[in-house]
Amino acid sequence: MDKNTPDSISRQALQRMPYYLQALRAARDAGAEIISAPTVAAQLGLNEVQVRKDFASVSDTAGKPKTGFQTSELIAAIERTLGYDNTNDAVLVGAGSLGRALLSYRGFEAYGLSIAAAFDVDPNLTGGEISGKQVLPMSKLSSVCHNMNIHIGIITVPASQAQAVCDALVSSGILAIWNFAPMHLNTPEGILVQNENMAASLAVLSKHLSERLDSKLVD
Amino acid sequence: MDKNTPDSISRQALQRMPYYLQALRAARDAGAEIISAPTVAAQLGLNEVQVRKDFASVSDTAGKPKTGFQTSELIAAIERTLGYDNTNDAVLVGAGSLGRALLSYRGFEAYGLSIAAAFDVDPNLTGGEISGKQVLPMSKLSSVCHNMNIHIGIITVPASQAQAVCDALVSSGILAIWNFAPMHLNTPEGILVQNENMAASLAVLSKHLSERLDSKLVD
DNA sequence: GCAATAGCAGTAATATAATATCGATATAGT
DNA sequence: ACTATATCGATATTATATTACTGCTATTGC
Repeated sequence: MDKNTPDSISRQALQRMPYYLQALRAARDAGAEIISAPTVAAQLGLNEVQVRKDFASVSDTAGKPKTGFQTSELIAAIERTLGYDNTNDAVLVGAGSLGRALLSYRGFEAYGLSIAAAFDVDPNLTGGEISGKQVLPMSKLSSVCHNMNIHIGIITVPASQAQAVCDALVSSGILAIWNFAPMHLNTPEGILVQNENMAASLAVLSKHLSERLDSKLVD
Repeated sequence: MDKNTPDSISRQALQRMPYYLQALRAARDAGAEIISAPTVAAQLGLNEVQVRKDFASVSDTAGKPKTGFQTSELIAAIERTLGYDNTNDAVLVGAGSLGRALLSYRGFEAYGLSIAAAFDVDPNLTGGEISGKQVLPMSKLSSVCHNMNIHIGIITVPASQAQAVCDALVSSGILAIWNFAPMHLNTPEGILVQNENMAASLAVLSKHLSERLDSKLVD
C-alpha cells in the first residue's frame, strides 16, 4: 500500500528531458550560470509552468525567484535522472541495413548506450564484424546476455520476425526493448517496449504534406 | 471560417495507422477477407472502440455488425490516407554516420519516401556518392529542392547546426521536416517538424531500466 | 539605507484532449 | 425466430497541459 513512488515522471516529461538538456548545455557553454524556466520555455516553445514542473520533478534544489535555477545543477540532475552517467550495454538483433546503420552510428555513447554485440540468423553475416562489433548467431544470444549482464535489446529485424526475436530477448533476461520493427510487440508484464516506428513518423509527415499541398492548390 | 476539416485525424491516431496496416496485411496474407475491430485490438493491445473509431476515420465504407470490416478495403483506405501510394521525394542534410545510415537504409521506399539527394558542408564528402545517392554541397540545396519539387527535408546534422539547416530547408521550400537532431527546432507557421529524437527514446528506456534494476535489488 | 516594483518560483484550479466504458441497434448463424 | 457478436453513438474517466493566483527575491528609485 505504501505506493512508494519516489519520483514518478510521466513518459512525455521524460521525453522532454533531452531537449532541456540540450538547451541547458548550450546556455551553460554560453556562460549562463543561472537560467530561468521562462527562458527555456521560450526556446523550446513550451509552457513556462510545464518547464518549471519538469525541473522540479528531477531537481531537489529549488529555483530562486527573480533569478532562476542553477544551470550546472540542473544539467547534473537531468543526467542523473536519465542515467547518462552510467553506461548501459545493449544487444542488437538484426544485422540488416537498419541494424548495420545503428551499429555504425557513434552517437549513442553520448547517451550512455553501448552496443555490446549484434546477432543475426543469416550464417553469411555471423562470425564477422560490423563497425567493430561482433556479429554472432542467435544461439549465442542468451549466454551473451546473461554473461555480460545485458538488459537492453534493440530489434532491427523485419516485422515478420520481430515477435520471435522479442520472445528470445525476453527469455534472455532483457528488460527493455528498443523496437525498430514497424509492428506491435506482445511482452510479459514488466518489460518496457519503446517503439521507434519510422513508419509512424513518416505517416505524420506524409499526411501533413498532402494536406498542405492540397490547400496550396486552392490558393 | 469554413474550417474545412474534411478528415482531421489526431496525430496519435495517425501514428497508430502503420500498426493497423501491418496487422491487416498479415491478416490478409493469412487469408482473412474480413476482420473485426476487436480482433485487431487484441493483437495490438488496444481498446476495441479506439480501433473502430480509427477505422471509421479513414474508411468511408462502414463495418458490418457480427462480421467486421473488409480487410483489403481497409488496407487501401489506410494506404491512401498515409499517402503510401504516391512517392514523396526528400532531401537529407548531414552525411555523417547517422545520415549515411539512413541513406543506406532501403526500408523507406515501402512507405512512399525516396531520398533524392544528400547535402553536407564538408567538402571531403560532397561530390561523391553514398549508397547510390549523390552528396552535394549546401549551395545546391535550394535549387535542387525547387527544381525537383521536393518538400520533405531530413536533418541528420549535430544539434549545433540543426537550426541553421532547418532555416535553409524552409527557405528552400521544404514544408515537412524529419528531425533527427536532439534539439527543438523553431519554424514558421505551417511547417511540420516530426522529431525522431533517439535521445528521448533512450531516456525512457534508461529510466525504466534503472527503476527495474533497483526494485530487483529490493526483492 | 529603505520602500516600491518587476520578474520568477511554486501551488491550485481549470480546460482540453485522449482514452475507456456503457447502452442501443443491427446482422449472421443456428 | 432466437442468440451471440459487432458496430455505432453517447457518456464518463483519466491524464495532461494551460491558466490563474500567491508569495518571494532581487533590482530600481528615492
